[in-house]
Amino acid sequence: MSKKYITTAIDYPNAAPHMGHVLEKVLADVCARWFRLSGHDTRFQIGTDEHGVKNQRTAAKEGISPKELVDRNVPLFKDLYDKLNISYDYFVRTTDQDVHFPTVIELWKKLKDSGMLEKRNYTALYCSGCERFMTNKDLVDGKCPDHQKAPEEVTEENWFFLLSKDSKWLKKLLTDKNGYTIVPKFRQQETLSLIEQGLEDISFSRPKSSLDWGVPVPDDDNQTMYVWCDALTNYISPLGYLTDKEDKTYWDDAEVTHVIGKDIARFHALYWPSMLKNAGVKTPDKLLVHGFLTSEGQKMSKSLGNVVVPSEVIDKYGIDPLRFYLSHEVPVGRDGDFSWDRMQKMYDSKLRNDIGNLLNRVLVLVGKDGGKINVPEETEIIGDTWKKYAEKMNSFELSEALQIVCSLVSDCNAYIDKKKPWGLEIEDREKVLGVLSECLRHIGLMLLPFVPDTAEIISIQLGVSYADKLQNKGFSLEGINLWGSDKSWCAAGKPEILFEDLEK
RNA sequence: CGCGGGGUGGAGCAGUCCGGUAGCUCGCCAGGCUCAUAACCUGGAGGUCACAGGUUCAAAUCCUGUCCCCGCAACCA
Repeated sequence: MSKKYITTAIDYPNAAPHMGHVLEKVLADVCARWFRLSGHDTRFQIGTDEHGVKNQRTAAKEGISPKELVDRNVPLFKDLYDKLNISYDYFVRTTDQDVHFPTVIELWKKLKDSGMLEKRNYTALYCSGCERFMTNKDLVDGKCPDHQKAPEEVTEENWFFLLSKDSKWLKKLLTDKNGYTIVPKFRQQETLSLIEQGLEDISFSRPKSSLDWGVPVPDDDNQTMYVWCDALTNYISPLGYLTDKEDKTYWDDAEVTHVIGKDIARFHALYWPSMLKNAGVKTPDKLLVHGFLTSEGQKMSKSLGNVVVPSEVIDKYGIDPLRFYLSHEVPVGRDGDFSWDRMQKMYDSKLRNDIGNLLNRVLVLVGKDGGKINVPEETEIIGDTWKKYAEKMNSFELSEALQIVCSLVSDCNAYIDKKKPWGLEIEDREKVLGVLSECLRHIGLMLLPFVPDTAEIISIQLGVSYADKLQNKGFSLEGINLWGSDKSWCAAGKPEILFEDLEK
């Protein structure tokens, strides 16, 4: 049994979570659940990135302290993910001074000892109206578009991380077979082209006067760590890295996968491994980069007013239909779209008419004969489907994997029509229904990573022996995903509607 | 010449790496079935795969060029 460690990006809690946050968590959760089902000892971590000027400013605007702001907002994220059945093992908060800070501070010291940190003057354009640094791109005719005045040149001292020194090493890491694999592949090429263009050193700290809400730089009272050293380190701080609590189980001994959005790909692909290497820590193995969600075909933005709030979708359709939508309609790595119309169509056709109806028609027929289940052994038809499904799951092609399950459902529906069990003699009918019930048992297992509650309900209605253990973290496919492998299964449960008609 | 993604039947997408009868979902049309949540099944119409050249026995797929859309470019999932 090999070990896996999977993480998501930590969310910035200065506003309520939206669909984009949910997409990432669902994606990572499907992977984590698949890892566990495949028998891997898995750790799954999510969390929040709570420092930074933006929170400092949002808090000031509301007249509360940054700590009060994050303490108020973090539960919005945590509660949502609990509701969504995200099976994380640990929720890290970067403001946790016991769990997070020690590793961050030690990592900084290691980087400094390695000669990768250097104090420099940093000059940039600063708009006092916006209270932030501007880039040339932000300016219109050399002026801040919001305040109609030219920003002033401000120089401040920053610690810099000498990333450029690692260009060669990074290129090797990203191209080595056993290095750091980026999925999808075009993101790897993009990253390599970034290296080709020349990497710049990165500002790793800010003077306390401009950023106070963060981890203090060790041995430099006037500086606060900027986001990178603080936030990225969340992946190893709860493991006690670089402290006396260090536990290597889920890092050195595990395959590490980071699930993140395309906006922060470069930080995870370049900064993070370089930081780890220079601190003498193992680098991660896989970087799974997802795209962004549009809303009704347009970029989601507050000004357009088309931001989709997860709770609205959950209230109307429920948890699993949302998880199903994000897994089925958004190919991993690419941008996707959320549309209410597509949500409704998917709910009706896939969940209600195909899966729900199939379960119902089979169970009603079984019930009419007394509810006995008898799986004919000679009909092995599931092995090939499992093989294809597992291949897709293992290569993170999740929507394709789900489509394989949907095809199996379609095949079952076609099979009923072809065999017409209702017109057969009892013995033949039992055989046909045995095949269908067994297929449904496997469909339940294959759906488990995507829609865990639905998978459990299907299994309960079918009456399989392990139905109540399905969502336990130690539950694995071992010994139950072969044809007829649930030997003690002999009776079906009661059929109930899986997905209601919402129009009624 | 900043970087990247995309342009495939009415809609949304897969296929492009490793050329070989253009596939899926939804919608539409016609049949079938009646176990089931008026659900399910079968068949059909509809595409010169953005455009122009080139390579090849053969190109959506490789090469060259052009046009259009969309992201990103130090803290925005």
